[in-house]
Order: sequence, then structure tokens, then C-alpha cells
Amino acid sequence: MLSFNSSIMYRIYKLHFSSNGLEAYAIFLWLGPLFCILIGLGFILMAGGRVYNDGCGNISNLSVLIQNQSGPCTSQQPLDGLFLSGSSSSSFLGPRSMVSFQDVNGEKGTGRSFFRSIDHEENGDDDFDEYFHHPEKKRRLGADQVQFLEKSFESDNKLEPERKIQLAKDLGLQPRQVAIWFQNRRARWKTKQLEKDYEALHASYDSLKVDYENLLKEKDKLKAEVLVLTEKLLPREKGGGDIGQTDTNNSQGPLQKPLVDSTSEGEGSKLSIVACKQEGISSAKSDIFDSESPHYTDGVHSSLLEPGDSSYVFEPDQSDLSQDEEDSLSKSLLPACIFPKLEDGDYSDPPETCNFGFPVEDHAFWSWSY
DNA sequence: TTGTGTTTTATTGCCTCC
DNA sequence: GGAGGCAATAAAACACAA
Repeated sequence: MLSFNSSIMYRIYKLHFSSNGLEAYAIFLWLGPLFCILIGLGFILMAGGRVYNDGCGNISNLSVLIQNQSGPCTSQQPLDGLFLSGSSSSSFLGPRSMVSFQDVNGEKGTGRSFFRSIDHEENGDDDFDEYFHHPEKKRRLGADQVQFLEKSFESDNKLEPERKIQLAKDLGLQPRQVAIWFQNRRARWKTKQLEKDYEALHASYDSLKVDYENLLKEKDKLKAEVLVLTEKLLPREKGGGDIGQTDTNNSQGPLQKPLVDSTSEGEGSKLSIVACKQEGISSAKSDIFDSESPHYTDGVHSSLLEPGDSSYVFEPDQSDLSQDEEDSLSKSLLPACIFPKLEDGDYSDPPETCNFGFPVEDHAFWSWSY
């Protein structure tokens, strides 16, 4: 489509239209079919023909002719007649309002555009230029008009036909201009909304990321504790039943204290692991470690990584420990007595004897809850 | 003054709804 | 099928640094 680039057109116009009408006519042809249809046809019929018929290559004669013909009106009016019928309304200015509604508000542009720069020149070339270019002008709405539209948009961003007509009347715009403004305004609003949503999501992501990193650190810390405890428990299992003496010699810290205590209590609590086996609840292991269960309850994970949680359904972190590590942990930490299950299917409180020698008081860490 | 980036106005083509 | 909305885009208007 023909692009009405102002600088190029101005150069061409200055170059050719200041010489003679023939070259001007050639330029008309060069400008292509759209120009011929929209501008050239009407222009030549109404005014341009006089120039050429009179043999007046000077375009200023054209405006003089039109002004003389049209009386004391502005030079815009003939084109109004071309592009608009019945534009006599005081507020609705038709094409004129479209191309120069800033004049309505008495505003004057501060830009340095080609059209503005020559609007107030007084030579004949620019008189022609007004006819030549005004339909192509695109001027911005005045501040008052924008403010009015903004308020209307705030009340409702959809535009009913009646409201559109009313706004157009009030603002001296074409209804289509109002519709376009609302359409573009909705697009801008949507863009802003997307930006806000993105920022909110980004903030949420950052927050979750911090939480996740903290959880990772916590997990590593707990994992290290598990390894330390595992290393302490392994020789105990290998050493047989004399756990109490071993712990008495090697234990340090609060977890080992109950072992010492249990040792001192005598036979009943000395060999808690063996006691578990004797209770005949080893079958519970197969119930708990059901490979088909989506949320298997790993005694190691649940009790160590979820301290104090009495209602866990722990999601196994497959990537955390390798299968070998988990197996070794299960074997070392989970003797046959873990997770006893009653006949009726209800889980009972963990037997105090099934605590690897740790007392019930350590539930905060060894949480045998179901 | 000029080049360049941004904003605003307007068009086009497609889609949906009545 | 016409009206209206929307996304993509063009182009004019504008702001601003060099």
C-alpha cells in the first residue's frame, strides 16, 4: 500500500510542484491508484482541474481559486465537502475532527513534524499542502479528551453503541475514533495486567525458591544426622546383644542416654530389638513396605525427616538417597519389628520395646506415629 | 538538527456472536 | 451475513540524547 512518508513526499512535492503543472500531474500518476482515487479524483475534479486548465503551474493560484470560490471559509472546507457530507454539527467535526481536533481544543502541537512545520507557512506551496496532506494527518487527542475517555473507560471498559455516540458527540470526535480509542485502551490495559501478573508470579517464584533452598539445607542437615546415627547403630547390631555396655562406653549426647538407662533397667528393656522379634509382629514390615503403594511409609524417612509430624504421608525423595543407601538404612535401622500393625488393621502406638533402645521420650525425633 | 526509541492513533484480517 | 472485538501491525506524533 502506498506509504505517505512525509519527508519523501515533501521532497518530491517541493521538487516537482514548484515548477509546472505537467510534472505535478506526473507525480500524481506516480503516486499510484489509491492516491488517484481518493485524492486525485476529487481534487482534480473540484480544484486541481482549474490549475491545469488555466495553465497555472503555481499551486498558490489553486488555493486562491478555491478560496475565492468558497468564500471566507478556511481552505479545509472544500475537502470537507469531498470527504464528508453533513458535517455542520458544532461538536462533531467529521474528518476535520479526525485530522485536526487539536484545533478544537485550541491546542498547538509542539512536535517538529513536517506537516506541523509547514502548517503556518504562507507561501502558495503550503496552501496546496493543506489540501494535499490534511486527510493523511493523524493528530493526538487533547488532554481533556483523553481525560474524559479515561474516566469513561474506568466506569466501563466496554463501549455500547449509544455510549459511543454520546462520547463522540461530547468530544467532537467520530464514533469510530472513540471505538478505536477504547480498543487500544483495552489492549494497553491488558498489557499492564500481564505485566502485573508476571511480577506477582515472579515474586511468588522467588519466595518458593528461597523456601526450597532452605528445605534442601534442612534435608542435608538431617541426612548427615542419619548417617552419623547409622554409623553408630551398625556396630551395635553386629556386636550382638550387649548394646548397653557398648553405648555406655561410646555414647555421647542425649540420644544415647536412654540406652544407658535401659541398660541399667535390666533384662526387660535391654534387648529391645530382640524383644520386637519375639512379639511376632515382623509381618508388619511387608504391610508397610508395599511397593505398589504410591505413598510408602519409610520408617527412616518418615521418622527422621518429619519429626513430630503425627499424620505424615511421606513422599519418598527418590533422588535423595540411592536405592543402595536406602536399603542399607532399612537393613541397619529397621529390624524386623518396625511398624507393628494390629490384626484389625489399626495402627497401634508403637511398643516401647520397639524403639531401638530409645525411650518413648524421644518421640520428637523418633516419631513412631501413624 | 538529527537519529532513535516510545507512545498513540488507525488499519487489517480473523474470529465469534447474534 | 453483518457487527463488534481482538491481535498484529503500520505510521504519525512525540520525547530525548548527542
